[in-house]
Amino acid sequence: MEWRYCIKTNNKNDKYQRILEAAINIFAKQGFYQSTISQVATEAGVADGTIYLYFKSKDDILIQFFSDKTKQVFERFREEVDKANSAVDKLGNLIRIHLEEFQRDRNMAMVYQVETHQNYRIAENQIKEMSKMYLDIVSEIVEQGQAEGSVRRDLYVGLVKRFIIGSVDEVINTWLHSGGEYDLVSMAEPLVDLFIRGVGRVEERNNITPAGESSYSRAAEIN
Amino acid sequence: MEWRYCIKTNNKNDKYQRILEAAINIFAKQGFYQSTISQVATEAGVADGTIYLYFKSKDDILIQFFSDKTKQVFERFREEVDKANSAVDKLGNLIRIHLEEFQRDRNMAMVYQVETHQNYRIAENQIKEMSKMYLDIVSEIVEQGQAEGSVRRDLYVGLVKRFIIGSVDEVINTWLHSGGEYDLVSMAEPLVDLFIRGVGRVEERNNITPAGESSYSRAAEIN
Amino acid sequence: MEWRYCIKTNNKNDKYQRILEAAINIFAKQGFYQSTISQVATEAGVADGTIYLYFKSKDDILIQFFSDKTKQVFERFREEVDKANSAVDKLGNLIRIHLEEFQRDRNMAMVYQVETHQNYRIAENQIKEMSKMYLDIVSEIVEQGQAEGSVRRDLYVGLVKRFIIGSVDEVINTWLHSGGEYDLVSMAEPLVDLFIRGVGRVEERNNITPAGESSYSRAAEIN
Amino acid sequence: MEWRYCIKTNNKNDKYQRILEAAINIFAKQGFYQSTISQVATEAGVADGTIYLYFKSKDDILIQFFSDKTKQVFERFREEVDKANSAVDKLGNLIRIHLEEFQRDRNMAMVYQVETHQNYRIAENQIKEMSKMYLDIVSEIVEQGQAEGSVRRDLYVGLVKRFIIGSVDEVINTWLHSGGEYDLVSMAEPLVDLFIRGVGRVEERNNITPAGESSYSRAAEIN
DNA sequence: AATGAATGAGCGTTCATTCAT
DNA sequence: GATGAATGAACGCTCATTCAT
Repeated sequence: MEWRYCIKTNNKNDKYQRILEAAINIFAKQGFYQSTISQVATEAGVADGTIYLYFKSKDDILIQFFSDKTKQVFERFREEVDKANSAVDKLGNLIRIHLEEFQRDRNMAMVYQVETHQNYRIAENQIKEMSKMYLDIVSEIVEQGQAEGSVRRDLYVGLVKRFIIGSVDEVINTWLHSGGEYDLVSMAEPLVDLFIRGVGRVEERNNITPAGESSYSRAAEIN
Repeated sequence: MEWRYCIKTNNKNDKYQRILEAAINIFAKQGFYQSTISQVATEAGVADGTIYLYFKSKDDILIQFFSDKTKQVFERFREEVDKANSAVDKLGNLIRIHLEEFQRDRNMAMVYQVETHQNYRIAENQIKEMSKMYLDIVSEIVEQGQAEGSVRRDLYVGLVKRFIIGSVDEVINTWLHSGGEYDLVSMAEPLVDLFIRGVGRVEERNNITPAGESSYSRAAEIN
Repeated sequence: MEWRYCIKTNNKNDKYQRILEAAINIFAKQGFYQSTISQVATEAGVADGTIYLYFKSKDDILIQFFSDKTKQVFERFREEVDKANSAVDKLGNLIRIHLEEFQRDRNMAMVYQVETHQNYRIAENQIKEMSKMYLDIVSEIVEQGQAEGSVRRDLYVGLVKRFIIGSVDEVINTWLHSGGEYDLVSMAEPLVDLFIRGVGRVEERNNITPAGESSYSRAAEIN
Repeated sequence: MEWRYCIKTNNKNDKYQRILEAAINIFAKQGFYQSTISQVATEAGVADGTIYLYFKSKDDILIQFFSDKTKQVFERFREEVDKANSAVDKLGNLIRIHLEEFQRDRNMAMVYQVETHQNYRIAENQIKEMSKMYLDIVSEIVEQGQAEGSVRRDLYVGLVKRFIIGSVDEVINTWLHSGGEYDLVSMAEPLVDLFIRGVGRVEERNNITPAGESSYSRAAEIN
């Protein structure tokens, strides 16, 4: 009995996951409004009506995607950041795991990027919540860095958060629109270097080995 | 005669502009796919069929928006950049005019932000062309800066472009989603400062007056 | 099990047939371009959308009509012709069955007559195929008659085919436009007589009982 | 004054004729319902609105076509028939002039053929009137032939009319659908022969030179 | 008389959602 | 629970006709 229940639960969960993944797959390729429930059902190998046993509506699929799937990813960000000690290492871990996870699941990345940039967002609440999680992590890192002395104090933290998130987003976006074939993670190191040091030249510093230099060749596809 | 011709031309042009603006207004509020031709027609004060005298299709409205309206804006970017001499000033001018123009026409900004982040872009060609214009301007500035000695040489320029554009995009996005009521242009100066100096603390530099400090109060709405 | 399957198949087939018949009914009354999908749906007792579960488009209804319904009819022509031995009897059978079938399904007759006489024919391929079937039957009959000695040898067969088909067509057309209330089949015998003997008087033959004389009263409505 | 009036009248008439011809040209190519007033206006070299100064509606163009243009043609039929004396010669003249006129104006022929075969005919009254004219001519010829002794008496005249008209129609139809490039008029002689003698073989007659034999090679395109 | 911009009713088609089986 | 046929509201687009100029 226990076992059967378990199987059934897994089966049920399986079908939920299968539909969700199928949906994200389709949404990533065609966009939410260009995708039909029929296409999602076919991709998931279920009947059209079955989808409504697991999701309230087409919109609900997107909402579940944000509250379920991407939430897991963002929780991993927190874990990864906590593994490091210094603010700079924490920032490095955040950027790296972000690029890693989005590279690992390109469909998720695509849907995430597109949906977060809509004006009317179906999953507004979920997106806001996740956005806050991410912004809070960056805030903490910046503030820790300022306390440690590794980060400038004359910063407007609200802007720094957009400065960092926006850059990472755009790097992912470029990767997505390029076809997603080059190595996204190799961008992490030089990106962190840009965040910390900026593009400006400092006389006293120009003898330092360029950070992330080694990555340039690997990432040469971007231009 | 000349006058009548002028009036007629203006009338014709007027209606084209009126429809385009009405459409962008509606698209900005509801998104392209949620907007109907009927809504646009009502907003423009014309009949549904009239729209098809000026635009080939619903998609064409978006394409014309990108070829017409945003092209003008991007040409202003080039002009403004050319007014400055040093790379740093040019970057400052670019960011400032970008934020200025997008703040001035919030509907344009919204549609631009949303449409450029779709996976299937209706105005793909126009967007690619404009994107290239912008990326080229940034490339030139970075290269000039390197020649002048004001910009680091150990940079992967392809990444620097995303680093800059992404940050600006995200600052605009945040402003759009906040309701667009605070002063976006005040972000220009501190943003350029971040690009140039990064967030990292440099011992030798920590006695400098914080760049953009004065903007913080004005922009306090972001967090 | 077998029974359920049968019922289900019939139900599905039923709806397809119902829509097809409703469509032909409407098309016959109003013409293809004057008829709307809504009218067809109402006539068939289904929703507008249901039609698109069985037909790809409005045009496809006409195409299916020609591939399905009229094909069956034309196959009956072949069967009926094969039942006779002499060329003259075969021609008689062809004309008789043609008039019989078209009289039996006046809507089919109407749509067939109208659509085959368009300049741009939606079901061009199907019509050409069927036209060829009919022409081939007539050709065979004429050639058999020539071999038997019952048909003149100094004939241009290409023209004879039009001569026969055109007459039959026109007789059907007249019947259709008259309201289709008199007996069409009674035209078969006198028509065959005209094909064989023509209208010209032959001295040696004028003592023969007039063929088809008996039909005149029955068909007196035509003039 | 007189002269100017005349010019003006001609101009007016010119424009009416130009529009009518343009319309028939377009209708012949695309069919009535597939043609737009705009296309007709462009073809005629006038503005869309101008058409409504000369015709009450789109339907009215078709009605004028039948009452104006084709009426002239059918009056020529009468004239040509009157030139002959014997019934057989009259029939020959009728068929010949019919094929000649329709070959001379292929657009007229196409529109005539298509519109007369519709179920709901826009120009119903005009078509009926013309049809009656034609049928009456054939009736007269047949009756004259019977009086002369050249035509069988045991004929149902109502049917004979369809027999003749239908054949001619179908020969024209075949020519139209073949692209109208072979010589249609060459069909007149063999067609009359078929009407008079039929396809049946008469022992006593088989030494006569085949009528219309000479035309066969010229008309070899039909099959 | 001539224009052609403007109109808006009307159509074919799609697709999220429901529900009988 | 699972199905997929059926629904019908909604949309983009067309085009005959009008009318101010």
